[in-house]
Amino acid sequence: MRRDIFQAIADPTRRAIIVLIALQAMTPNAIADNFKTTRQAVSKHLRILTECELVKQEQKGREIYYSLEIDKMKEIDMWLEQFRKIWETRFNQLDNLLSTIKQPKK
Amino acid sequence: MRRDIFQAIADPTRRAIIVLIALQAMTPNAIADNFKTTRQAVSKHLRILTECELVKQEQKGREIYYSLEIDKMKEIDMWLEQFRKIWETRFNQLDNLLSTIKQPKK
DNA sequence: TAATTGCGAAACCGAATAGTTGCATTTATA
DNA sequence: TATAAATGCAACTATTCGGTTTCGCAATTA
Repeated sequence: MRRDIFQAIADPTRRAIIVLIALQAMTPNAIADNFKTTRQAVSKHLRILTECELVKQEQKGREIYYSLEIDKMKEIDMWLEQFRKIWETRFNQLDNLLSTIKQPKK
Repeated sequence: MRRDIFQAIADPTRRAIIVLIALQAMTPNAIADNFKTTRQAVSKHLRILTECELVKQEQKGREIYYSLEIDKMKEIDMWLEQFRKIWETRFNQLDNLLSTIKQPKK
């Protein structure tokens, strides 16, 4: 099954999970405590996140700690880059326009 | 129907449409020429993009020109901000570590 | 050793999704 | 005015999605 990072962050629960484990690794049970869904549903989300390499696991006894692969998040950032160029350009254009208005030609 | 920007960019065709109209407004027919789907399918995507205000339309006679609402893209950027902080911190930590290795304690 | 805990996988279900075909409507053109 | 072009909308369909329930397995604990 083809997993895509953009499809992965489309679901609000998955985005919340990502935020939750961004700073510290957590077990599925601990994660599920923060939502009103079952642990199994969270487990499914974790599988999807793992499949697109947004999340990594570390087994400790019978517990599995999930944490965010922060580098993978940069892929979204990279996609945004092309638009960032556009909105910065537009901002500069607006800035120039405002300057022109403030300093009318003599 | 509740439309979400993250769900909007989840579909690869919609992402391609967004890129396509980022720099210049285009009509549905012109957009559809770039894909192997029907014009109606593209029209559906445009409706979804319009519903979450990622795209605006401008009617010109019988043609409708669609263009990107670049400011809306910033919402994704804002969500990424929290992770950007993390990966920049980690980068600095790595940087410090490398400096420490290069300059061993006397 | 027996019971409990933490977990993933499978089967199932209703809703959403992305696509198609077939219209109707408005505008431009012959 | 008749025809063609540009578009949106509705109905239908196959697939995917997010969720639950049930189960099995391995690790911990009583």
